Amino acid sequence: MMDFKSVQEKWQKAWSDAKLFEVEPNDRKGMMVFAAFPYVNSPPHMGHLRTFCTPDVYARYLRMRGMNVLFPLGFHATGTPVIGYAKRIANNDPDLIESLHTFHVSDEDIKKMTDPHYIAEYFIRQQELELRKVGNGIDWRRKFISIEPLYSKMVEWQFMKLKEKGYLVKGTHPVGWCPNENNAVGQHDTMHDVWPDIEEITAIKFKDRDSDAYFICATYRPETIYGVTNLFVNDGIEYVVAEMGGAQYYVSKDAAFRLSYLADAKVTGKITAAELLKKTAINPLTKEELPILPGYFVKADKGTGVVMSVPSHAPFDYVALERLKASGYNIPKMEYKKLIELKFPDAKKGMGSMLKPDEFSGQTGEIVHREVPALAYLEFLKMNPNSDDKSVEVATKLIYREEARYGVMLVGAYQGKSEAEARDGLKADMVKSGDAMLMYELANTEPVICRCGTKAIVAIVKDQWFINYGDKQWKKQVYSMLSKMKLYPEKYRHTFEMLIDWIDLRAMERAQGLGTRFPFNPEHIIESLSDSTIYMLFYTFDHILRANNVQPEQLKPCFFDYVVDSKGDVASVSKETGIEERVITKCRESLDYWYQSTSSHSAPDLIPNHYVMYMFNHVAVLPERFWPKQLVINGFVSMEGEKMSKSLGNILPAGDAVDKYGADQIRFIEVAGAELDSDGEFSTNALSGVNSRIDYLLSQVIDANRAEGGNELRSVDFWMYSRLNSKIKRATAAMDGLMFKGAYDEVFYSSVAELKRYREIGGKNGLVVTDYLSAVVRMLSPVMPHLSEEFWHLLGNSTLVATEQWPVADEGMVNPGLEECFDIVDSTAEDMNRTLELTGKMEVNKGRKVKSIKVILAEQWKADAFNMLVEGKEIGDIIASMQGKADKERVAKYLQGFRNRKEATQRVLASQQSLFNVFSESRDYLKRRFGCELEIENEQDSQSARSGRAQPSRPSIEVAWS
RNA sequence: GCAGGGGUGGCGGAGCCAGGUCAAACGCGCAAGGCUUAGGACCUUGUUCCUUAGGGAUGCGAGAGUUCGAAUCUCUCCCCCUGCACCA
Repeated sequence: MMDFKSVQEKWQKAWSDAKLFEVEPNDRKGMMVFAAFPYVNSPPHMGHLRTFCTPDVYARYLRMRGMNVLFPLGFHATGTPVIGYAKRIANNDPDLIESLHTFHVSDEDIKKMTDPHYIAEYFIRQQELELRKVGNGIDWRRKFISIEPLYSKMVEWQFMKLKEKGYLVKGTHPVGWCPNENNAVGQHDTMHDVWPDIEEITAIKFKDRDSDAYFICATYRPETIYGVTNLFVNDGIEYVVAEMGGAQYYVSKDAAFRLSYLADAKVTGKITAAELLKKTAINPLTKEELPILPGYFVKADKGTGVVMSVPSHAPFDYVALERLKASGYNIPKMEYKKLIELKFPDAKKGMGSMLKPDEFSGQTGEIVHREVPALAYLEFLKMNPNSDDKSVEVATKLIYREEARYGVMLVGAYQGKSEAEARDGLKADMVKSGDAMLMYELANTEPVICRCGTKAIVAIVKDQWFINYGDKQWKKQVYSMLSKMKLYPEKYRHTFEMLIDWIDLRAMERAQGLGTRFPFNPEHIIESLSDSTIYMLFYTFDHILRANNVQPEQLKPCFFDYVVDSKGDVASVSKETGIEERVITKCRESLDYWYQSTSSHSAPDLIPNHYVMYMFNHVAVLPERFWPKQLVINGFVSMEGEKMSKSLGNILPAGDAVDKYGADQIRFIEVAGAELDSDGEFSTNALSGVNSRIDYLLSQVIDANRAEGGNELRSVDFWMYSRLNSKIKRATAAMDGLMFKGAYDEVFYSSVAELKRYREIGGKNGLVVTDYLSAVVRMLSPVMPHLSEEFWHLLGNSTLVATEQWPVADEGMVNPGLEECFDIVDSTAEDMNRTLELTGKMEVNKGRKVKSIKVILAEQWKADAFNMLVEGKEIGDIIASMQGKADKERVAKYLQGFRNRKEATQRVLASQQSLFNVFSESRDYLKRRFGCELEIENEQDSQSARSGRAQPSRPSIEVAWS
């Protein structure tokens, strides 16, 4: 067992001393490989590691293929998380402090973490340290953080470019809001980290017949406006008169408060439910007069506190009216108009087919009143007007779902159209005509509570800047760029196409958080995903700026225009910025060298947000040669079958894992343990498998170093070379396609297996083993860089394997026929096993031992004839061409066995002669394995009655018992 | 709801795009044997069912189709996972 720790440290120092990863442009082809920069509120853990190790493995591979590869890393600290984090520290949040302890943060450091900048600083240090520990070859000179002034200058320039192009627009949009703190609330601002789920509702205005005021009702189903019979108010709740946009509205007091954040509602007076009940409202579309009735189910804190009643399609409305009737309330005569008909596409479906078993488990009933759908659904679910609210809710959801899916309008402007179409159409029409307005509510089933303890609501933020990702022309360009990009795995291409289509306005300024001030509203900062869409290009020259002490204020737009966009001339840029021409030119050359070929790496969670914005922004602000060329998306990693999460307490910081399991072992399992697109799993089980093979390779390396190379090469040696070269070929192809698991199944697992087999069947040539190992070790080095250096040196080399060339397959050494011979030896041995097992059970052989086994190899003409059959030749022609080589009748008889040709699909490559040689060399091995004598003979020389059975790829065997 | 991805043996996971070499790579687990003072490690063999000479049957979510031939192609159905925005 090796001391992994000292091996790791030794080689990390050697790489660092050789400045292997501090790369600059040279005459080789340049490429930049990078991972999405991490957020700075934790050390990297096993889950993150895959995203950092994958590009490192890839970069190391490409370097060995002769490229000049840069792997940089920066850090992301923009936005509110570290601020929230610092607040939680200040409040001594026990959960947070506990998790910091698991990351080995000292109490002293925790105290300092009330400063968000210290948090960032601390974790940047930590991340760098741990990523070095796993052996990642990162050029740390280029490290930067997204909140530093130099970087901000580039973001400012980027947003000026976006504005110039007309991609920034002003508008409004709804956000979750805390009325106490007067701030937007996102997930991390709420108790239990729930997402404020905002939904849009149509609020329809019904004029009061006898005044200028309006009733206003929030509804999910504006298309049912044609069936409104009355309005409901609840005499248990408080009502007010509120002014919005110059008009007066009757709403609940709670609704007025919420509407003040949505539409500047102002309370101008009070009014009681009793007063409202005396009024009459007018349906804005049908102009019918509608009575106001008491509705027991109307809630103050939902909608407006006034509900439009559509008893024909809304079970609650139907139930409420029935109950009123039953109580003797004087209700005017009203018509329950059926508005929507269900049209099912096939006979198998019908009313109730969308009922979910977890909602309703009882018996369904007979439907009688189909002319009143709300009643029909109640009947179907065996409910009645006295059912409890929960049951009525089930009926409501079901009718809503089924009518939305299968409903067709029977009345109104959208008659004959689908319900969904009518809903959207009427909403738009009524908003346009002023008969309705849009309002927003939190759709979460549980109330969303801000961390301050206040119930969150929805507010509309006005005069907000957006990036208009909905721009058709822009989308078109991105789409065409995508079609030229390489995606690994390719299966995400369609997802990207959909996303490009889907993405629309994105709010990009925020009142809170760390980041770059927005040039067109310096009160605000740029939203944290929007400021990190072209950051990678900063890697190409930020170390040059720093080395030359360039100050933020010197990074004027003309600098970026020149360096990135080739606008202007270096002399005037230098004059304007005060930066030396030499420095500016160097920046520009560096960008030009590194940024034309890039590979971006991340986990799939960035696809719908960062990656889409990454593409759009590159297209918008950069010249085409700097557009993204390649995206690599790796799966997640779980621990011992469980997803890594704080709540499960199974987060293992990368540094701890390295100390415990070894850097190369972790790299191997993370990167080569699962194919790129599938999720991986870290388990001690997988680890021990890796370790035992490392041990074996080590023993072989040591052995090879001591072994004497014999001159004579036998079949088994040629077999080894053939395997090696075909392996190199396959592994190289797999690496080129970023199929790391496939590549390392070849390089690691199958190499170990082949070495074992080589030894087992009598291979003993030290030179062959050394050649083999030297290629395997080189191929292993991207994923196991430390151990490979160690092996490389044990094999007698003095260079760093990291700087060596990836082996090139010698096609001439690949001998499929020979490999087939060895496979035939194997399958023949299996046949022998089976045969011995079956014949051993025979009465005659009871109590006897196997004396010898005879292997009879098929005559060469059989293989020749078989191959002709595979090629599709006619049997007659084959027989004719065999004239003189074999007996005509035997050929005919042999070929008759393949009459339907089903079995003749694959050529036989092994010749009788080579097969004979291989069997002869394998004789000792087979004898040892079966513990008996073994004879090998050719069919033409054999006296055995079983010789005729011999097939080209299946020798006949004969067992003799003593 | 909309969109995307996926269903292979006790498990993980190849193969399916370019149908035959597939009872199905590789790995894990499990069983028997070897080695060992014992355990671990390691090695061998086996791991759907049937079968007294290397054979046969069933089989890749369910069903149907195309084909001489389907895990692989077509259609229908069922089930699972992921994302849905102003959050990093």
